[in-house]
Amino acid sequence: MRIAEATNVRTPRASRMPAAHAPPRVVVRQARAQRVGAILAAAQVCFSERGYENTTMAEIAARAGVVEGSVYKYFAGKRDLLLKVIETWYEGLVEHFSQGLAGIKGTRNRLRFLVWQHLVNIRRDAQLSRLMFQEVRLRDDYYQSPLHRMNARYTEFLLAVVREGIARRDFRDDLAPALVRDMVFGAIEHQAWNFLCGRGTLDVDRIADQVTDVMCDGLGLRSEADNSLLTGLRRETARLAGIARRLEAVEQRRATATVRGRA
Amino acid sequence: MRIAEATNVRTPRASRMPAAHAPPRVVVRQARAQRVGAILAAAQVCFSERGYENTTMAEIAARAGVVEGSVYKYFAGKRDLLLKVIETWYEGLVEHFSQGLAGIKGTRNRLRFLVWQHLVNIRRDAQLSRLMFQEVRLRDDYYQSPLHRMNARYTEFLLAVVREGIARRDFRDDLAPALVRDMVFGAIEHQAWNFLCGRGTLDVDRIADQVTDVMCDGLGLRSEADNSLLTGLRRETARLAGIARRLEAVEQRRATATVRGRA
DNA sequence: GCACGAAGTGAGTCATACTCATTAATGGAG
DNA sequence: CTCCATTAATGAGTATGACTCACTTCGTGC
Repeated sequence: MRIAEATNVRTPRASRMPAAHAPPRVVVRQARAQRVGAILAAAQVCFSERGYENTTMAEIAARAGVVEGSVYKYFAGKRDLLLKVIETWYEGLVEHFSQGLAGIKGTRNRLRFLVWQHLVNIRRDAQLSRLMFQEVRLRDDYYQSPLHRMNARYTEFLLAVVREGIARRDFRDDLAPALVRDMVFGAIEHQAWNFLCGRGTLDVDRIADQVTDVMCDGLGLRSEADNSLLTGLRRETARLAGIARRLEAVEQRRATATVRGRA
Repeated sequence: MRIAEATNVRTPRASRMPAAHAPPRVVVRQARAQRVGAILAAAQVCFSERGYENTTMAEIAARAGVVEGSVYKYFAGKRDLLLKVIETWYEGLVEHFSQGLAGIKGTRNRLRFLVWQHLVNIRRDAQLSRLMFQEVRLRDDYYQSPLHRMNARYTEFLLAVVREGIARRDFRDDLAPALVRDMVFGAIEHQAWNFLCGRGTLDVDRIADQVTDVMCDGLGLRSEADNSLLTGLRRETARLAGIARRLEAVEQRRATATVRGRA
């Protein structure tokens, strides 16, 4: 390359003329939407199977049945392609989240559902989750991308449940809801990462239970043990209060009798 | 390049002979340890200032005062260099952690210290933390690197405090300590990320307080409010129990009197 | 049937991590 | 001091892969 430039003999672009006896190209033209879909699907498979870094644009193009240059007609570059793949996936998640939550009552139950559903999402779409955590979320361009807005909508469900819990006096009001969100999602992601790296399974129900327990009790919902203790104390108190009332009535009568006897 | 190869005229390596009138090279030879140190320091600055991807090996070499090829005499590659930079940093952290913890008593205080210290570490070494989260921890080779062991030692302090808390009955025993660890570190890292991206500051004390509150209360330590409620109920119960005993004694006496009167 | 715009092409460019044949400083042996 | 083996240091060269662009080909409206 450098030698060719130095000698400067070659006429630029000359070799772009088709060879004299090249076999006739069979070019199949398709609608824009179809090509975009095919490329996105190919990219998703390649990125999922081999990771972002190890995937080449040539591989994606080959799998989509186009040539490398064509990919750049529809996508700004490799990274844009990745973001679009993740966006497409995320659209379904947000929709599904809001549907499931609609049928669940009670702060604790709603919180547990969100934790559980997030874990289920990660387990089902493990490779896409991995890409989201590893390649998308920590990069600078994420905050300018539509994905950031979509993720905000995704985590907004949890924030809403927390605020709802505070309003209903289920949760204490001296904690930032954003911190609660970060504890829940942070815990889930750390727990999920081993699974996403192909080491072990993901015990969705156990993790959902434990996260809900720690968060709720920490946020002011009392545990079963505390509840039964308090209930016991309250019942005992009520019983004794009844007895005390009777005692006071008895003492009242005796006092009256004494006064009358003296009179 | 390709044209040169195709024509195959060039004698390979011919151009590696020094130019006839090149200025005399002044090569300063140094001990291995010095060069390694200089390259590590240069790499740390470059990676911190411009990020891993945007840093070229040529930049690092230039800053270290060597030529690109020399870096490969001491380090296997760019990624090895990154891991060594982070390792060097981590060594100090682990030491500092264990010293601070030694002087602190009480499960809650010890937990709060670990949360606080971790936040302080992140704030102080923001760029290195960023590299650790973004480039190191999520890559496949991390688990085979010494850093993984060092990070295990770092998080082991928290696990130990949690196990200690369970043994002392400060914490409930039905939760996996690893989940507690993941909640704490997950929450801290999510909270820290905005700061690490250069948006806003990190309110170390507030976050440490809130994380400790949520975790401890969730783990079984009762809050002040709950404690006073329970204490109040217990005192009231004891008072009423005393009254009830007196009532029963009174009724006993009356019953005895009635029987005697009838007899 | 012709012109025009969009779909599609693939050789070429460029940046950069990494290699390796070669050079030369150093320090010990003769 | 001189020779020479060792090894620090060099920097031109290679490989790879993202991205470009001049050009071709197809379909459609007139």
